[in-house]
Amino acid sequence: MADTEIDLLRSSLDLLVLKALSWGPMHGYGISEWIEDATSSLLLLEEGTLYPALHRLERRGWLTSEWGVSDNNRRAKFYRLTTAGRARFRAQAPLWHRHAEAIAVALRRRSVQPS
Amino acid sequence: MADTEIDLLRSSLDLLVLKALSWGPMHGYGISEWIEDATSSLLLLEEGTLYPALHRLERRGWLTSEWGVSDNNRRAKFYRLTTAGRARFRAQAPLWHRHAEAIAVALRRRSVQPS
DNA sequence: TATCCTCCCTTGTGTCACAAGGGTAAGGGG
DNA sequence: CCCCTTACCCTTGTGACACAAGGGAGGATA
Repeated sequence: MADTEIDLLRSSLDLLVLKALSWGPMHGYGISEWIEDATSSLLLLEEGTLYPALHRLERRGWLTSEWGVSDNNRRAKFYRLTTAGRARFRAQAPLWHRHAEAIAVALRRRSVQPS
Repeated sequence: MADTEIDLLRSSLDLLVLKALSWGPMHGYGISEWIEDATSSLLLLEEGTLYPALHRLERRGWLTSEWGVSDNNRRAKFYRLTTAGRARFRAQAPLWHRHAEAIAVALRRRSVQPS
């Protein structure tokens, strides 16, 4: 928990990236725009966070990358989900939801005793 | 995101500790039991995580501590919310919920385009 | 007496978000 | 034609932190 911000990025970044790529290849810049847009600008993704994350995911075998040309006619590296990456997302997303829900419930408890 | 686990602890630990103390003073061991119980054992709190966190929160002025004797007649350090700690929780909890909800929505999107 | 449980803590170690830096090249306005 | 903005890529500190693995003391139970 940073001083004024909620550090939910850390637990969710990899999942959000995998999700962004679930509709097809995208370049880094596009991914960061998608995340910002899809979370109503609540999660702002620094470039120094995004690119290391992409490389990490690639290293783990969940992504592959390929140079290409963007819609704006610019050189861009397109990331694509691997089969393992797709499986990873399918496995982790429900876990994320379960955990988040459990915490949400705990944070709203009315009494110390089990509900 | 650890290899097989969801790292939601990082974003939520401080908030959960503040919540645990919202009903009155508690010692560290009791807090860890409460968190484990309140999250259906989804969040397991290592001692090497808990105690540094308590000291951190105390350093930031959200907690105070005092040695006492536990229900089991053992020496224990009781932590108590300060006014600042209570305010902190009131301010941060809604933020946590908003962020978590935004991410949950993003992870469930049916299409790339804004919903 | 031995063992378990309750309670407290510290010191590596590795991971990671972020700030701050740097670079290339396209397109458009003057 | 030059400049500025925008769109893209990246790296290197640095600090924060979760965790594993260690250690210790004292009560309770058998």
